[in-house]
Amino acid sequence: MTRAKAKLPRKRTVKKSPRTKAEQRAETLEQILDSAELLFSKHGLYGVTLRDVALKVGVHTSLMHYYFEDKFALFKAVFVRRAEVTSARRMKALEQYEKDTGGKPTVAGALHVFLDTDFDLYTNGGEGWRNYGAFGSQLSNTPEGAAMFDQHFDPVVLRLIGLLRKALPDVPEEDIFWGYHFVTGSFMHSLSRSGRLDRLSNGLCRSGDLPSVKARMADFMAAGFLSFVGSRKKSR
Amino acid sequence: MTRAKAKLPRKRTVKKSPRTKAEQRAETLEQILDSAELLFSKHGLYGVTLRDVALKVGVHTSLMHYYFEDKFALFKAVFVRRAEVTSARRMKALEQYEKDTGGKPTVAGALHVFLDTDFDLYTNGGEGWRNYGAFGSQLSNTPEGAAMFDQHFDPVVLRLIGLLRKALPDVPEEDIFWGYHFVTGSFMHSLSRSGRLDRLSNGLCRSGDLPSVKARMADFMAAGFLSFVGSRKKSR
DNA sequence: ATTATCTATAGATCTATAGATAATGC
DNA sequence: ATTATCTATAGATCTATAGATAATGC
Repeated sequence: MTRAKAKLPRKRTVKKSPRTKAEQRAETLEQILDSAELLFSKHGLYGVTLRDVALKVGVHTSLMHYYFEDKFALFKAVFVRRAEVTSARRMKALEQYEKDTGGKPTVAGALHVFLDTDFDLYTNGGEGWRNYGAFGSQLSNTPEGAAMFDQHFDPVVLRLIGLLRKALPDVPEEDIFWGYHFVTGSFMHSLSRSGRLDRLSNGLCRSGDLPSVKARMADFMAAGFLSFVGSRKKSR
Repeated sequence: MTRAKAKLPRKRTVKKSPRTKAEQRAETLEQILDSAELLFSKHGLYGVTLRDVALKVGVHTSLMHYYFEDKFALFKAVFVRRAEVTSARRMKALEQYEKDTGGKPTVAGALHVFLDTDFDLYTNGGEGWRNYGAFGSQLSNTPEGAAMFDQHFDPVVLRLIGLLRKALPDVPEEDIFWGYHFVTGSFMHSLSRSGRLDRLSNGLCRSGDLPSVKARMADFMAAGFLSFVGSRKKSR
């Protein structure tokens, strides 16, 4: 909620090392994306100004316009950069799992692959990935943010859905989708590391503790999916 | 993501009816809160200007400052107005449930009370409540937004946690908190009505269809909680 | 020569305040 | 008399562009 405050401008690490222009371009671009990612993850699209980003990188504001058409283009670039990485990783893991289980996937197995693969990435990928998780979690709960997910994440998600349907042949398709809806809500909330659980549990749990989430989430959700079997239309 | 666009200024419904000043004040305040709620729910705190709100209400911008100290005060007022209502309703429902079950709550029972009470409110409470749901869902995935929940929602949530602990005496307390973490993530995501599920499922499910969520969520999550029994430390 | 970065600045908002006016209340 | 609302405006950003300068590349 606090607006991004203009921090002391970090002097750029002007490497005098022999950098080719392509390298320099790539480095600067990455620095801009990293800084923007961090700031957007805390304050959202409108809570960050291009000046904030430039100041954080240590360059002039106008350079933002040299690399990006406008602010929203920068925002999208932040989104896309890692979306492609996680998406590809998960897709590969699901394909491998499908091969390994030879047409006999289980609910828990598919969910473990889908979730744990990403939890590992967000846990071990460094600060950038953690920022991206918080960044994405905000998007997932807004109409226009969620729309950005479609293009990059639908294919993997539908792949997961396919496995779940195979594992739950008697469960109506709607239920599978609703189950996924629950999963993604919990998953995104976990990536937000909002800090609320820390206070609520009086320090017993920390919302940023992704390994603890990973240890519980897939099986928890699997049990939810399995409860769909047969027991539909139980009115309360 | 699109910034709130300045819409054609709606002419105020200047009731010539005998309004007392207190009534007039209350009406204007409510109109301001309603408009702000809608706009904030779509664009977030920084995506909305006081001018946007004033224009929507049909009054001059400076009136915003007459009623509210600054923009953030307005934002908080939007949050608090309905937080108190839902919180009190849920608390009452949980107390009643506790009485009815005389110290023998069930996981599914407690979750049904906790979730369904609110789903009914958000379903039948009119447009204002739906906007508020979207508004709150954005907050829940940001550190500073989530902090706003503590004061108003901790008491009810801890009451639910108490019931769950009673229903699951052998489950470690951490697991109960993590389970709640999953529940609230899914719940908030549902209130966001992000539209993503609609496209993902190719129209089979609609993310704004709260009755369908209500019909599934409590039992789904209850199964998840029950899977904690005994089976902890199953390493994958 | 081309590309990366900076200087300078225009134009558009946005927030917030001071002070005027219009409407209700005793 | 008090309260609700408006007019006018200052001051602070913010975005975006034009044009200069500095550094690499052939």
